[in-house]
Amino acid sequence: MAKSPKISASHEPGGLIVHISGLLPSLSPAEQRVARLVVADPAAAARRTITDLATAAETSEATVIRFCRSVGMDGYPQLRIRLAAEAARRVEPPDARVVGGDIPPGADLAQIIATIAFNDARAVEETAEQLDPATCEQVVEAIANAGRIDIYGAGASGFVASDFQQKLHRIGRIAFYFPDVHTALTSAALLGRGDVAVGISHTGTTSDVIEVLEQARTRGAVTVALTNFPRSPITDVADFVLTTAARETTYRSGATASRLAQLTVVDCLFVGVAARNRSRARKALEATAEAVLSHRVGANRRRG
Amino acid sequence: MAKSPKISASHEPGGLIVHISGLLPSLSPAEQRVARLVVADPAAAARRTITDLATAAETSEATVIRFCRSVGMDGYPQLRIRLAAEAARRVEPPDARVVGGDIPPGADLAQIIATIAFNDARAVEETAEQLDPATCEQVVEAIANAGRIDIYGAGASGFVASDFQQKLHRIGRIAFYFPDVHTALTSAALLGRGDVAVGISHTGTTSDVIEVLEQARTRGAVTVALTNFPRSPITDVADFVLTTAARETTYRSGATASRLAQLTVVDCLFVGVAARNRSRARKALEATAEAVLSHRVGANRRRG
DNA sequence: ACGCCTCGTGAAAGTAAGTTTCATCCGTGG
DNA sequence: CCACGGATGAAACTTACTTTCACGAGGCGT
Repeated sequence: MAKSPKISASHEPGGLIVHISGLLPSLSPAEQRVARLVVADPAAAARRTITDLATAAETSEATVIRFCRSVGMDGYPQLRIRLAAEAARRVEPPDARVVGGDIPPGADLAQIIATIAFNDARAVEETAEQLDPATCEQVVEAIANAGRIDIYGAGASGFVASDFQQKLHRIGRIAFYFPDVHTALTSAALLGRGDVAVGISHTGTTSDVIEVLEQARTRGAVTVALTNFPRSPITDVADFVLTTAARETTYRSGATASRLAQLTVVDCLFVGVAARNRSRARKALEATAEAVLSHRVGANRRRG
Repeated sequence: MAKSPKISASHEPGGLIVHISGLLPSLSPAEQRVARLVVADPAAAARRTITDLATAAETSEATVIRFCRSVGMDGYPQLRIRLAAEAARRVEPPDARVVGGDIPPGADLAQIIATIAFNDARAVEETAEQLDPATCEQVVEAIANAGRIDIYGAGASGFVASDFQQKLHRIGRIAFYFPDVHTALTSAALLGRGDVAVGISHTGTTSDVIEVLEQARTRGAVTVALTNFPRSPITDVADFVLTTAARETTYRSGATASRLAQLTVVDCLFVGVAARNRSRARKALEATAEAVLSHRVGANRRRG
């Protein structure tokens, strides 16, 4: 299936910066140096001439142009303008909060909280901005009409997969999640036309998930990938690609931010599916809510 | 050209457009034509090349340059960038996202996405705002020094509990999570002074979790509750109460927003604990990351 | 191991964009 | 009627941007 044209391809509205950091890992080393400069200070980059930027990134002008093309721009001037626009739009003076960065060693808890919350909230917002409604619509459509939905995810993404499974289950859709690769493979082999397989992987490089998704695809199921990196291997085996927009920070913080972003996307899909048949979904939800009622202890206290 | 002193270049505040239309009458006829085009549609002008703009204004490039100088810019590229920035800034803030409300029946997916993301992001931000650093500090302290940490949560909160467990485990803390109430009760009975028990429940009324937390407390463990409702029953059995701030919307959307908020709090605690011993935590994290490396497939693709 | 191929890269050639120079034009006042 | 000065565009010029090409490193099949 070679260089699949992909469905969501060119759509890159909201954050150019986000978009760039998303495909950062798919860029060549020299281009990455350029990308990092750009992401670090878009406004400054917009002011520089191409030669200037190339020098700063310790590379040639040619590479800068290649970088422009890689991120979907026609040329350097276009990039410059978009960059200027982006930079102007972001209103926030993030003062003390360390944007996208690591937590400074001496930080006190208040700082830590502020930093984490800021990055987490950003990941959610930016993910929503760059999410392509058209692609989502198609995925929702597929899920709503699927005979059965398999959801795959390993490690941290496994939680999200499981969450999605549970959500769909609660509105009466037949959905499965398998913590175990072998079981998942078996299940995938049983999928067919009209079924849907969703693979979740932050990096998009988790071989287990890719493998299972591929299996599902060869069986004729519609495959959906949810990843942070639009050019990662998992996108090769997916009919639809949905991306999150957690900026790559360190492994630690990035992990949670990306999880939140994934959950947000999942929630959007879920609500989209539920909205297709409001009354039935609502009824199903109420039924399941009732089911756990006996495990609830008397209401919250009024006043103290 | 030792002519008019012009408006002192470099510093001219926010409104470049305003500035230009202000000195419009002082410009020569040909320059005025240029100015009018620019003022009429700054964004479009920013996209044009100098030759293009000159043609559109029925004049020569030279005049456009003169115009640039007249309004205090160094040259055309500078003008372009400023223009792009200006145009971007005057972008209307979020249109009709239904704040905190339910999704309207006829909503299309784009609206749904915007609404969900907005509420999710808000939940995270507001949770962080109302989180008490002092309480967190004490909880972190307790966890960092605990002999062992038990984490309880049922249903959706179970995912969060599990996530927390995994996080702590990854930095070498001894932590447990039990999907099953009975096992959890057994475990709680084995806790003692110096141990920590964390109970997670969005509503704060989940009897299973409360019960287990109570058990843990009677055994002398430090008990921590994470809930959205500061007056809910679970707070009665907790030494420390941490609250999330997901606005109560409907059951459906509230569920995810509160999950995100919970995850954020958990992440804060986690980072707080990890920060207590950076080098060791970092080493542990790197080791665990390496462990899954063999399950990663080759890097992201270059180019499309 | 060998050679082949692909890919990333920068040097340099080529093209287009932006800037300067300068001659012309036109109205004005001597 | 002629000098004068400002406005203007053509063209020369410079700089910025883009393309082409050849080299070298790393991977892959024979």
